[in-house]
Amino acid sequence: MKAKITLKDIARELEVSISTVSKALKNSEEISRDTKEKVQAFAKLYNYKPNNIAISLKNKRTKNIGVVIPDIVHHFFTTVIRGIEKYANARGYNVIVCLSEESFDKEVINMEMLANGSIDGFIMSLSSETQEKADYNHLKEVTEQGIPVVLFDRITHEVECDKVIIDDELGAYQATKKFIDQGKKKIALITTDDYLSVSEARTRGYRKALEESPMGIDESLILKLPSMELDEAAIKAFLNKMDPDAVLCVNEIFAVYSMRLVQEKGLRIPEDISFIGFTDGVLSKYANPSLTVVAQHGEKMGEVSAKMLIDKIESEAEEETYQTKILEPTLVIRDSIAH
Amino acid sequence: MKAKITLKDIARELEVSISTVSKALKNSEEISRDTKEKVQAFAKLYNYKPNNIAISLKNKRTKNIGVVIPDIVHHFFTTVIRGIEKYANARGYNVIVCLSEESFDKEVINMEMLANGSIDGFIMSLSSETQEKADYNHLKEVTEQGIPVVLFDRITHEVECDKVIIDDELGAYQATKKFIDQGKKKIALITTDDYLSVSEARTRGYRKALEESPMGIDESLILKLPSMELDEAAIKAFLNKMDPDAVLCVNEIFAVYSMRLVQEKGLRIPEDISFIGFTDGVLSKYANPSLTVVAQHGEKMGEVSAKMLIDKIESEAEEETYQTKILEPTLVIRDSIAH
DNA sequence: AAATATTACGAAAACGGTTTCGTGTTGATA
DNA sequence: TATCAACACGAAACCGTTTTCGTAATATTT
Repeated sequence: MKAKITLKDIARELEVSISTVSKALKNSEEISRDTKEKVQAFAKLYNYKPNNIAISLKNKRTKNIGVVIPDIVHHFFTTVIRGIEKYANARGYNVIVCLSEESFDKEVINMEMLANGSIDGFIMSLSSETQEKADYNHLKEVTEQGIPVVLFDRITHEVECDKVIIDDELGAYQATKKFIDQGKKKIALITTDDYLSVSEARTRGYRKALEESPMGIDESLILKLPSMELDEAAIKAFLNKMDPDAVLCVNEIFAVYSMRLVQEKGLRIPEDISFIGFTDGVLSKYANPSLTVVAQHGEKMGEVSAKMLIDKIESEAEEETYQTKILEPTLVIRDSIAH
Repeated sequence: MKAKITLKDIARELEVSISTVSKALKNSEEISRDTKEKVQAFAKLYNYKPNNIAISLKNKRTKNIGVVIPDIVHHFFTTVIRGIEKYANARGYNVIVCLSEESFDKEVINMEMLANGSIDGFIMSLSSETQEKADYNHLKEVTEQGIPVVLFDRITHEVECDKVIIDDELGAYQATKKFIDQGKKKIALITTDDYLSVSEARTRGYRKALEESPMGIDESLILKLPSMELDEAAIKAFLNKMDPDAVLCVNEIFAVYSMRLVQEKGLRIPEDISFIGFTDGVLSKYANPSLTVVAQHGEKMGEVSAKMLIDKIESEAEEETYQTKILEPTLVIRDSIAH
């Protein structure tokens, strides 16, 4: 086992000072040709690499960014992480991933852990519990310390920071409009409680489209589940009772499960009933029939978030100006609707 | 913006030395009641938290572990990360995730970045390119430096370190056996090239089960794709030509896609043809029909890997003893086979 | 009262780098 | 030959902690 070599080791071996070694390795003008060559050769031979921690301490820059998300076993978050990772890596940053598991406490603990010097900035999406409690003090504390934060997808307007969202309202509006244009008459929505910012926006888009149509809104066609957890019984009862001819779901799983239910009843998709979901995940693509979805472009979102964060980290300026980037969703047409 | 407070700041304000502050905060016996109370009160008031980087430099312990995996948009890896994250977090460690994207070079670069002090140990699964080239020098260098490494799932025996795998051979064996017991006569295998250690093991299990049966092996019933990428045309041609009555696939996607193909031809699942896949992901559960799979227990694997790594990190002993943990897969029976 | 023990604190080194500033040596200039 | 600039390098501070060791000032013992 050969331990890592340090500047001090090189200095001792070559009988020069640590400063000389440091400068020689940076090709400083101050150091003579001879010495530089000697030092660099020695360093290469023993595979010298500067210690990141020491550099971090000196520069007060870690080149790490903290990503705090509710869940990782979820296609959307997964694609966002990939976007963040790719972009951050290209700019020399590493990504520390922490999971809040939808818990407020875990979110707080994770942020506190990372905020003590481990990272240069945060990218995060709020846990449902945080959104429910509407307690954002942990975020405010971090921003007050001057640590940049970018919120994505599940955001709040109570914290001043950069934000990246997709236009969920527009996505739902377009999807609902699609149903209306196809002559659907009983357009249902399966969503969750409004404290989840995304569900709230999607519900708004659904309402807007129907309000603009001659049909108007039938509240009984809206099913609000308490969380993103699949509640099979509730969906089954709802579909049986309401018998819609089109269903918009706030995620893939609600949609795919609903499709199975109506298929078992002998309905044909999309002739008798059509479906549109949110999130362009692996499920939608391989479902039978394949599911039309509002794609959220998670990878793009991750990239944009990472770019905003790193730009802020590396900007000298003390500008206190924050932006909110709104990404446009796209409807990915598949076999669960007529086309 | 109130910046973080340091020991030095507290010392200056309270007109004591830095050492005294440090000791007072640790409740050292050396410091008087009075002073301790004063210091602790002040620290609490200004929300003092020690700087992680400084502590890391001092202790030569970062409390970070590096996870290098080929891909994150992949249910199995995602569950492993979750297992790692949960366990590591409970023991006070953070997880730095790096993606190799199946590229040898990226794997090397990521490891080098992290190996310079950023982490206390690695958990990784090899990229396909690495397995193809069979070049493991980057791993050997790291272990030679005394940095502990745990390999999981996609491993190599050429590197001395701890390993965690599931018994892929056993999983495939059991699945194939199941088909045989159900009286299937043309049992096909859709797999990938043998350089992927998991595919190789699964193919071995398939062969073993058939060799033990009166049927024996029919090489033309084995389709070897070049990678895990879904090659629709190849699978279609294969299924049309061979017309099997049971198919074992090395992943979910091959299986789900194959099921669609045969359904379109009018075959009934599982009566005419049965399917078993690998990886208990979201696809299997919601596919139509739902897919029987060999579950790999990714989360468990992550947990076990993290435990092995952290135990090694924290063990004083310089033992050079490595273990390989073999997890047992389980067959999750769903509607793609008779039951 | 002298010797010793205890208390309560500070100085300084260490972790591994970067960077500013000072200085001895050399060669060129006046 | 005295003066000065250029060259090449080293000393030391600094980043924020922890920890060892030394030491005044008290308290206790003989």
